[in-house]
Amino acid sequence: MRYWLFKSEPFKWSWEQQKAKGDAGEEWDGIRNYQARNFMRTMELGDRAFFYHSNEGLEIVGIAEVSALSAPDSTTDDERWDCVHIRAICDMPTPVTLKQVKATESLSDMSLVTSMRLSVQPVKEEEWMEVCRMGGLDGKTLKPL
DNA sequence: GCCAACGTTGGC
DNA sequence: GCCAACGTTGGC
Repeated sequence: MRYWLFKSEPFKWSWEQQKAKGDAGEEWDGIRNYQARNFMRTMELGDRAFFYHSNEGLEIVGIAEVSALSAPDSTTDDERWDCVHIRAICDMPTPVTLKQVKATESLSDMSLVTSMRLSVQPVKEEEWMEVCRMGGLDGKTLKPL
């Protein structure tokens, strides 16, 4: 299993809206960036992901998983763009802020910090565990600490 | 609302 | 294939 981070501006698509979709999940449409698309193409079912609120909030608010493999983006006829579907798994008991991530030495290589504008990004296992710990979750079981 | 960073487009 | 112009993202 691999780990990822999805960014969303909460006034466009929020964690609350994502959770409301439940197990059905939702297409992560609208990505028009090759790097982000390429990451989605490599995702597998059940890969886990942080859900991050950009612009407002600036914090990791929840955990999601890939619920459908990359397929053509239904919001465009342009064949270049694919995307996955994701579904919410659980809240981050205590959201982890960008500020906290930046202040944590072991997270200084996170794409969230180094590739600010990348909206779908890979997360290393160590980073996943650390962020979960900071948010009050066991990174493996996803049970509250 | 500003603006830095950076991805994309298009002329040459 | 270079690079200037332009558009967008996203932190502040």
